[in-house]
Amino acid sequence: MTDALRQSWKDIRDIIHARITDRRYAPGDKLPRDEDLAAEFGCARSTVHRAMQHLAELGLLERKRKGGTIVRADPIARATLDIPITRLEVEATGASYGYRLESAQMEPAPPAVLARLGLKGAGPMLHVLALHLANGRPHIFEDRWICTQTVPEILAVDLTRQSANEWLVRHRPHTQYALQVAARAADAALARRLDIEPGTPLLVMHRTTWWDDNPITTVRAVTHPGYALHMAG
Amino acid sequence: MTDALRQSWKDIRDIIHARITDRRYAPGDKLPRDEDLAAEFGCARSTVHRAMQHLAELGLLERKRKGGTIVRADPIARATLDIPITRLEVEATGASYGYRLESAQMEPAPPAVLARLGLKGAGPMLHVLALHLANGRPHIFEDRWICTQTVPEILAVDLTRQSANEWLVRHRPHTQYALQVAARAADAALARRLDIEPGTPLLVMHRTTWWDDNPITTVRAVTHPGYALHMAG
DNA sequence: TAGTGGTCTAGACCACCGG
DNA sequence: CGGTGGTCTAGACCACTAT
Repeated sequence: MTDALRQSWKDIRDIIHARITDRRYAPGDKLPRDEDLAAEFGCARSTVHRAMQHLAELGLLERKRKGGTIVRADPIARATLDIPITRLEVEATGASYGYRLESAQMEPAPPAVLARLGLKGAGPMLHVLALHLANGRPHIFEDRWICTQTVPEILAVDLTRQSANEWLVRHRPHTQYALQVAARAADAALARRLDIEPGTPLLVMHRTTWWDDNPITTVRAVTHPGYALHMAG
Repeated sequence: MTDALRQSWKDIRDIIHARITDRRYAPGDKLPRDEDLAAEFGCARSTVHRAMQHLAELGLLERKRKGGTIVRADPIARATLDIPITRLEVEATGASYGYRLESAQMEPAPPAVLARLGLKGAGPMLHVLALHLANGRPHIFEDRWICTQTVPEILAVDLTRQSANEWLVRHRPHTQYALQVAARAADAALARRLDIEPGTPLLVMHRTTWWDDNPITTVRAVTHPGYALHMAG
């Protein structure tokens, strides 16, 4: 390959992307083999491969061994949400962070919680209720269940000083997660905890994490009014 | 390298991941150079590189040329949201899809819309109000502005038959996006359009897309009560 | 400026799966 | 079974940036 023709995988990616956009490769179409494209562009196959990988991750292409590469008929837009430790999220806005543990005790988990964790039955788990504050005002209320079978170390942590959120993120990375986001009206208990009027619309997130099929924790995080998730890319 | 020692990049990734989890590589620590790790594992540097790339994308590592690889002090959890074409999203649930165009006309965009698009001033744009239905009931109401300067072809599309959502996704992929999700109470106008009580909590999404700094569209999508976003990985 | 990650190449073999 | 994408290797050069 002469240096003059050297192409980066991003160049290749953009060329393919453009051909999809302008229907030269239409939805459902089969693209040439990586090797043929490499020949066309005068680059190595691995460079084409990398570009294709990226477009496949974006949801524009579908790739199968032997089946070749196909333009997805129904493109999917993907957005990535970054979920920082709550304390850092608050401090990043310049606000002062506060944390108040309401309770932490071993309890049998209700069926809804077991279902979210993918368990049929289980012994008692650690149930934590806590409030995160920003500038002294309620920011996020969390109702969390922690599988002490998977994370026994949590029992030795002083949760009045460090949030379960922070400890878990720092000490128990996960391999799987599920996250649901919905809008709900504050009931009486939430209204009291967040110091707002009952009925106020709130963003509610259910987040569950696993390490190789072993459930770690599931949390219902209720944000204060006006909270918004931001995603960009 | 002997075949017996051949390792896949996923193996390497898992080893590094484990070392981060068990604090062998603690937050803030600098990892050995890729080349040294490659020597330790008995694989090619590119294999280590790939593993490290993955962990960096996950938010566990930070990599800089010359600066080396560092374990992030504040791990970030990342979640990916798939945003399908609304019609397909509805049909995937087994429901019948309906679509009703309320209006589509050229108008000067209000400041808030210009701000979301990153514009200071602009000529009139195409303003589209439309309702997506599932089984005949309101599903998502969208209030959309389309930059006819970037997407003039949209003016030739019959938006009573095909939603702007679907046409844009199929014909105008984007290179940049911004997405915000919040909870809001339905005002009178929304309540009428979604056939619900005013004050009902609703999930509201603001989504804006660009092609290389050229704004394509911005939409405020208001979902029916009970709608939830699902993310997993 | 030197050291580190980022990328490209050319070639090889493997794994999956459609015909 | 054969064809395609997926991966690994060994080596080279480039680009960024900490020192």
